[in-house]
Amino acid sequence: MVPSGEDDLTKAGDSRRAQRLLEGLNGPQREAVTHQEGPLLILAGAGSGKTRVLTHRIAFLLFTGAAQPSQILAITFTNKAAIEMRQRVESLIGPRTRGMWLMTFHAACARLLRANAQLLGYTPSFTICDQADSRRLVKRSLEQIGADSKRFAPALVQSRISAAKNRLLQPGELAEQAGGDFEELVSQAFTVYQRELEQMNAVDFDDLLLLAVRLLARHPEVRDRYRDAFQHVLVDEYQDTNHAQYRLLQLLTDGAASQPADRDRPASASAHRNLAVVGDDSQSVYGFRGAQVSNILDFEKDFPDAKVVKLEQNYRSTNFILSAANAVIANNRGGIPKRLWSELGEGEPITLTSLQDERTEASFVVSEVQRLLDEGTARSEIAILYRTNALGRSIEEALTRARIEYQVVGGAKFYERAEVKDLIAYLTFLTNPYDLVSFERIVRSPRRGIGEATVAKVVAHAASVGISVWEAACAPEQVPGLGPAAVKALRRFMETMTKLRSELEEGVSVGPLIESVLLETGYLEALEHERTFEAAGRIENLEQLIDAGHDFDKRSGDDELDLGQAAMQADPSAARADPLAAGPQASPLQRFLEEVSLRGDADGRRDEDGLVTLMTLHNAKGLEYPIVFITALEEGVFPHMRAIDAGELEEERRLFYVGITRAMRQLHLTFARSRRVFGELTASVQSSFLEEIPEHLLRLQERGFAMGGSSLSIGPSAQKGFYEERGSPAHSGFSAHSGLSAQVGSSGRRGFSAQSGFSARGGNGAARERWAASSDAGRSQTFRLGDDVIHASLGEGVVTGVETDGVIVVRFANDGSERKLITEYAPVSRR
DNA sequence: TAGCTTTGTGTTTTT
DNA sequence: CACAAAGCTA
Repeated sequence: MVPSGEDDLTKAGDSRRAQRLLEGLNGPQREAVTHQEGPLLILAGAGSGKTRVLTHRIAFLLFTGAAQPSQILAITFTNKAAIEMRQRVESLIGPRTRGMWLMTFHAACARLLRANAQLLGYTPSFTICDQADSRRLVKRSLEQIGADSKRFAPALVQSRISAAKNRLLQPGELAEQAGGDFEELVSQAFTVYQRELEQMNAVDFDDLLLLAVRLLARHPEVRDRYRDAFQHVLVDEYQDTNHAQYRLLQLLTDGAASQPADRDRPASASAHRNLAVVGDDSQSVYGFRGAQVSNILDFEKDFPDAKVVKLEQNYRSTNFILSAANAVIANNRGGIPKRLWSELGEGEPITLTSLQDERTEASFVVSEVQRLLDEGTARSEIAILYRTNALGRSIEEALTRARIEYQVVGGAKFYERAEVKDLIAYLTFLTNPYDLVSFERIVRSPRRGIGEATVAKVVAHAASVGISVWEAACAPEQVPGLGPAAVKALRRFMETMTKLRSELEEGVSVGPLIESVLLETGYLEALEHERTFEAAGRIENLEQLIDAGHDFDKRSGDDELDLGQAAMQADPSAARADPLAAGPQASPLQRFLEEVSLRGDADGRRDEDGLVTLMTLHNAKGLEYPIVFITALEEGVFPHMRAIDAGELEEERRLFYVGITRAMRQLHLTFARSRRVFGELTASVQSSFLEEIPEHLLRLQERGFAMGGSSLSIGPSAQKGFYEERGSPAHSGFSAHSGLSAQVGSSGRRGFSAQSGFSARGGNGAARERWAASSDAGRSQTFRLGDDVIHASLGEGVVTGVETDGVIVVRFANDGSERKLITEYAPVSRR
């Protein structure tokens, strides 16, 4: 139970441990760790041991007696980071992390709000809407105000509302600032949207932050309680904070000198100003969701007495990689000057490979991966990064063909699958009877003879009488305009729900509750009845969710045990300091739902043997891999077209910087000279970012024309080509190259050496393109009866029929089902 | 009402 | 292409 070594929990032991913590830290790191009271800014370059400093600082505060675990609030942006930090702190101090608030901004705010919901007009069982739910609500709000939701994309309106909330603006305030018709419309939609949310006792992601700020700003006694409780506040990735988060931190630590509103107020006695932030302005890549780099750039203005520590020694990468990173980021203006260096030697040059199209690019990357694996590299040492999620698909297909196991981080999210969301909606409705989004979702799933019209009447009735949807649905005969069939169906449905709710009230734990829901609502039965491959997959997902429930039950049982122990050991003042003591405890089901709704990807990735990892560059932030591929480095893709249009090139460049600095030993860059976008073949030009990498760091190669194998040396007359876009006025968009002729060739300037290729001169580009297409098709897209094939999502199968027009029939091994596939489009290939 | 087909629409990044 | 929403039929 208690790890050995815990007997050393003495003052002397702790001070010895505090000293030991400093071993192996460099000078600046040590300064950051040992800094005592007052504001602290740690400017931590990529790979400079930021997490190490943060975790060691926490341990140091504990070992030196500067703080109790419960007095520490350590905030991260992602759950992954929070989990990692907790593990690493635990490895330093043992299980004393239990009482510590070590979580994401959103999770911390949710916890704050659950405990004080009444003060803001919510009940503690409020629902947290994810962004899909929120979008539906926005759409409905647009319809309510009579706006054409076709002309005004709900997603755009949603992002405007979100931006307003991040700036702590109320709907009314937005209206005042509204300049044009569109702003006017947004603010109207905002008003309706917010009213709907509140009626549902629901909040969206942005509300979590906004309401937490409101709570602390409007209720000084609550604010003081939390300030007292958290004597030390630590924030990771500070460069990604938005205005709401910034205000929250100010309120918690009272450093708000820069806020005029606070200047008038007498400084609170509870202000401790123990705010330690860690960040890197060069890695600020969340501007699109309201992050303000200015928060980190202005930290010293906010806290003139702040201690500033700069970490520039990198412990991750070789100097080829760091030089490239330094050179790229130097093209941005106005950042905090930093220069990364490491003692890890020069390392290997970065490779840059030009490929014909995305398919060739994918096979190239995969063949390189295969080569590395053959040489003994572990799968888990390799990451493949790209700008947008959709770009991962072709890589996935190639990996599947090569039978290389991989994982996609953050792609299709487990908790966003329809069946999982359905079940979550059942659970949510059980805890929040006002949640009509959940009600609408579950009432027709599975089908039970209740249609759109019926639902609308129930909802309208609830709103007009002022009761919850639950109550309205429980008494369907009171709802005007319902036919006897609808009344009967509703009653039956609500009887089931009432039964489930009483199970919940009797204290049944989460896992068994999920099972009851699946069985008693007929959800599982309906799926089983389908007898399709997809349904089987859904059932599997639901089984996983049951497991997650049981797992949660087990964990929360452990936690209660630990909390009990901690309370016995802690001194009486610690109990008083528990900020949650003032509010009601969230029920286990609520905590489960919160965990689920605030968790992006299913972090239960199975890593035992290691998997090749695929993800977007954003998802890669904070991670490191010995070998990194960055793909699709094409102008318009990365930097993304929309970023170019919006003049956000610097943020894109920071994203590239993030990507480069993920690599420890090898960095491989690729781009395709043409790519299918929206299903259309588009010629592309290499990313302008590539030109920012000094040529001596790069090893260039061109693939995709390997026919004769004869290598070409191309004279000065043919030196256009590969890098011809350099210096040309338009880097933007997809400049149309006719055929391929213009792109073949090499740049003498860069020491490029073509390994093989086609002579470009005098050829007919269009004809060659046709040739390339047909040879491509001929290689992999002809099928015969009896061929063994593999499909990206359906798995292995055998061709049982060949029809005209490239249609084949495949029987899949998984479930024995037969399906018709169009070979041109289906992600299927011979094996 | 429900299931099917067709049509249209669109891809940045995420708590 | 993929997915959502609208339209159509039993």
